[in-house]
Amino acid sequence: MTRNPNMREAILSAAESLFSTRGFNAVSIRDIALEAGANPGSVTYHFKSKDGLLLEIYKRHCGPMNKRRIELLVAARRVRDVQDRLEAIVRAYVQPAFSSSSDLAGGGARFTRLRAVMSAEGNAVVGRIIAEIFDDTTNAFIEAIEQSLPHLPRKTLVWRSQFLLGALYYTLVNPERVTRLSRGEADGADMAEAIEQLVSATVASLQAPDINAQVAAEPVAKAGARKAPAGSRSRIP
Amino acid sequence: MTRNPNMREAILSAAESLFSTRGFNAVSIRDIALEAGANPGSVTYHFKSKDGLLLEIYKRHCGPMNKRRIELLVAARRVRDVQDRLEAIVRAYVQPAFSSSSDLAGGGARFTRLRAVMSAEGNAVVGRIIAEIFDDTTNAFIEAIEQSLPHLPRKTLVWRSQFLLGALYYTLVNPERVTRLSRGEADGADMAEAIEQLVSATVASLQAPDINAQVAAEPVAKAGARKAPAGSRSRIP
DNA sequence: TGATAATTTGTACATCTGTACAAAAGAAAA
DNA sequence: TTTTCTTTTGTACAGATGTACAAATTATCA
Repeated sequence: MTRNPNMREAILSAAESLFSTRGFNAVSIRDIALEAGANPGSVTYHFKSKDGLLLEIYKRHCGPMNKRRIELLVAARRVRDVQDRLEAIVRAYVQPAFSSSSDLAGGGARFTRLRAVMSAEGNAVVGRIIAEIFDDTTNAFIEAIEQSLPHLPRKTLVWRSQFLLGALYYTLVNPERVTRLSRGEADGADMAEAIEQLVSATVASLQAPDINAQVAAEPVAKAGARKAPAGSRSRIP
Repeated sequence: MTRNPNMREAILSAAESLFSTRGFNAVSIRDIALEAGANPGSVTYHFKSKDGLLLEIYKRHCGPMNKRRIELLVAARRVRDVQDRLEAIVRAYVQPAFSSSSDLAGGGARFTRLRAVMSAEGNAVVGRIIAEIFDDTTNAFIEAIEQSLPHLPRKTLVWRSQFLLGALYYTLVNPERVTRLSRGEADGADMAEAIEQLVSATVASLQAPDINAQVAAEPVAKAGARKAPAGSRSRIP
């Protein structure tokens, strides 16, 4: 090793940080080099191209993150109580996205934010990779949820998993909004609270009746009820 | 008016379309001009700069969209039944984001997608505007929800409104994911269904108990209480 | 009509972009 | 030490970018 024994890592970390906040196209190789204290030429030496650098970031994180997810999912599926199991499953999905088990600089939150930004930009390099690598894991989660909520069609669970991922992404992309709207009552950057809030909200949304579900016999007095009792109390048999 | 009586509109529409799919920095003025069938110089003539063009897009949509939202919110607040009212409130928030009332080319969905992308990129031009213009509307919604769910702290409602917006954004940013994961069972681009699914899931999540709520007395027979420990293990003092 | 204003066009320019590549510097092994 | 390999540096280049601006074109109106 030469001068900076971690130059490669420094570049990766700088790129991750800049990409995840400004997007891919807004960040130049020179920006990254400056942030990492490296020479621009050194970036192409280590990663061949800007795309190669982005790809390397994904390779670095995807494996550990999804591995951790599956580990937690396996444990979650063994939980007896349905309610607790559902919560454990959602937590298994959410938690590694906020802080990956591996101690890669910055943790999983930054990488998840990066994924959110790349997704929004419709990044071509990443498009295929994402679908291929993440869909397997996502499917495992949907199946697990399917087993805990067998009365719901898969279609509905997919929609709700979409909402979960969106909520997850946006929480990392724009945490200031939570702080602002709550007038300081909440801290949007508090990852621990974000996880708890997201898990509890998601568990409830997963348990909502299907939008096409027939309403079982219920003593309805009013005439209104245009959409059926869409809420959570209809959960009670 | 000159050759193309709608050249200004054509440029706006083209820019909106390109920005909302590729992001701000990935799209050049020349790209926009090409898409609009205009000369690059014409873009700077009408909008002064690239930033000015983006700003004009916001000016064009923000007003009508939030106006429609507030209209629907006012109506929603008059709904008697709590459950129905909550649903109407959420729908009042969601629906205009998918299709604005005004018939501006492309409807509200494209603009909402644009907002999602700009938010992810941390676009500086837009940052302030968003907070100033949208926070008022959002606060009106949070207050309305607060009145329907008085037992929940505002903080929790802010978190859940964050999740709603994230879910909304991501549904527009990456609809293909729904189609793919559902194996064709669902169409992620079906806006009508997206709205229904999002509304029903959100209403349920809003009604979830607060993560810090004490569990009221409930005849618990089993070891695992149904809803009680749903929050986190760390919650109990 | 002619005169004036509004729009479109084409060109130009300074700057930034990703990347290539040779030279320099350093580390490792003989 | 010398030799060999790895890494860093500096420079260069072709292309793209945002924007300015004068000329050409078209519309508006007296």
